[in-house]
Amino acid sequence: MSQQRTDSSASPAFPDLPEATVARLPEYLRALHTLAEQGHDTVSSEGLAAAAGVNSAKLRKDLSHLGSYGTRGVGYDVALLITQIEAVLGLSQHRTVALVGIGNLGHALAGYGGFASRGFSVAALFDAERAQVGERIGDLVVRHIDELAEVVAAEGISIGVITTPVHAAQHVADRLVAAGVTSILNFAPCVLAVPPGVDVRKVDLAVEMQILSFHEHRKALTALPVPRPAPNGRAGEAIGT
Amino acid sequence: MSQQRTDSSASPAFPDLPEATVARLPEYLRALHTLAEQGHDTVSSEGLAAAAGVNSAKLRKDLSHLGSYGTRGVGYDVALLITQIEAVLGLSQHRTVALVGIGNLGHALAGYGGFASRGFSVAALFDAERAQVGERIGDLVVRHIDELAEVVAAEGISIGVITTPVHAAQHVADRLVAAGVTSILNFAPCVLAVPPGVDVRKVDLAVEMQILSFHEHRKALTALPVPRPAPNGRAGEAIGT
DNA sequence: CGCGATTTGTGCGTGCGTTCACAAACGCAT
DNA sequence: ATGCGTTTGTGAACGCACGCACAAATCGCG
Repeated sequence: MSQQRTDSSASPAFPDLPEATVARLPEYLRALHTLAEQGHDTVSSEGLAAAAGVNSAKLRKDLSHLGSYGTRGVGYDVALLITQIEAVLGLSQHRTVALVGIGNLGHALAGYGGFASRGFSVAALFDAERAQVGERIGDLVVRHIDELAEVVAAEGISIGVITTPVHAAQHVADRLVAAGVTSILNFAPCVLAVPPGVDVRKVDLAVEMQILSFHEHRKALTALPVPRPAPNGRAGEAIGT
Repeated sequence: MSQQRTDSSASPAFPDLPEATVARLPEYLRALHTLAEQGHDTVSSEGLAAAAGVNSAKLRKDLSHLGSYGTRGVGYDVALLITQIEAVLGLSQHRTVALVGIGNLGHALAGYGGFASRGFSVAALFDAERAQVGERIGDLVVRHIDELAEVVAAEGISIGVITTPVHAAQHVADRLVAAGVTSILNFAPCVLAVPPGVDVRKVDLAVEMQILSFHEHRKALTALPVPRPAPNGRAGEAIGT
C-alpha cells in the first residue's frame, strides 16, 4: 500500500469526517511541523499524541479516518502525513482572507505572522471609518468597505474575518456574504445570522476567560469546604483540556 | 420558591456541572446583558436561545442544572438570571489577569475594552524584552517578567494570559505557575505542560481558520463532483456551529 | 373560581465521541 | 527463513450530550 493513489485527485473528498476529528487535525499538523523541524522522519502515535496534547488511541482513530498512512512496528512518516492532512484541510491552495474592522484587534491580526506559515495570507483590509482608510499596515493599505465586493472577486477571497465592534458585525457579515464569502471567523461577541451554506466560527476572548473563572471559582470552593486545616491535602485535581 | 436561599452562601458550589454547559453559560450571560439593555424584564427560553444561538431545549436543560430560576408560563427573570450565572461562573468577585508578552496581540488585548465589561480587569503587563519594559499602554506600564511573582501576589492575580512567541511560552507558563497562577489562557500555538490543578485553555487563530478551510474545501468538492452543469442545484448545506 | 393558553423542567431514546484492548502487520536480528 | 518485539488499525463497550416530547406549573381572563 504505497501512496500510489495520490496521482490525479490528491484529495479523495471526505464528506463524513467526524467534526471532532476535523477540529483536531490542525493541532496534529502543527505538531508534525515541529517534529519535522527537529529532524524526525517518522513518529509513533504515542509521540505525536504527546506533541499534540491528546490521547494516543484518539489520535490513531482520527488518522485512520484519512486512510492507512502509518507502518505497523514503525510509526507514521512525518512528511507524508503532513502532505495528507494539508490535502484534507484544503491547504494545498494557499487561501486568502479579508480582514474587516481595523481596530485594536484588527491591527494585531493584520501584523500577525502566524498566518502565512500556516497556509493563509491576509489579502485585504477593510474598515468603514474614513479615519482608518488609507492607513498602511505591513504591505497592505486599508480600504473602505464599499470596495469589499470588488476586491473579494478580484483576489479570490473565500474567508472573511470580522473584528469590528458588535453593532457593525451583522452588517459586515451581510456584506461579506453578498460579496461571495462562504466562511466567516467572527471575533465580535454576538451571534451572526447567515444563510445556509455559509460557515461561521466564533472566537470570544471573554468567554474563554469566564470558563477559566468558573474552574477557578470551583477550585476555591472545593479547596476550603471545611474551615479546619484539613491535614491530608491533595485538593485540586486536573480538569483536562 | 423564592430566592430565599441566596442569603449567606450565594454560590452553592456546582462540582458536577457538565463541561459543555459551562462552555455555554458565558454565551447566555452575554445574550442576557443584551436583552437587559433592550429593556426586557423577562425572556422565554425560546427568545434567549435565539439570542444565544442555541436550541431552546438545550438552553432549558443547561439552566435547570443551576436550579429553578424560571417561572412556567412566563419565562426567566433577566436580572435574576444574570446574577445567578455570574455567581456560578465566579464573576461576583472582579477577577484580575496578568498579560505576558506585549507584542502585536498583547497590545491589542491590553487595549481591548471588552474585558472590564465582562467581569475582568487587566491588572498587569509583562515582557522579557527590555525594549518593551516601561512602555505605557492605557493606564498600565509594562513591567519586566522578573517582577511577576511579586506583582501576582500583590494584586491577587489568578489568571494569566500568554501572548508570547512559541519558544517562550512554556517558560512563561512555568513562571506563572510558580507565582501561584492556577488558570492560563494560551495564545501561543503549542501545548503547555502544567502540574495538576492548573487549567489551561488554548486559543489558536490559525486552527480556527484551518477548520473553516476544511469546510470550504469540502463545499467546493461536493458542489462540482460532476463536470456537467447539474441543473437541479441545491449543493451547499449548512454545517451548523 | 375555573379554564385555557403559555412556558418551564425533565425523562427517555438516540447518536456521537472516547477509551480499552487486541489481532494483524511490519522490521530486524539471528 | 523464522521468531520476537513493536506499533498500527479497529471492533466493542462505555459515557456524555443532544433533542424530542410531554407532564406539571403558572398566569390571565371571564
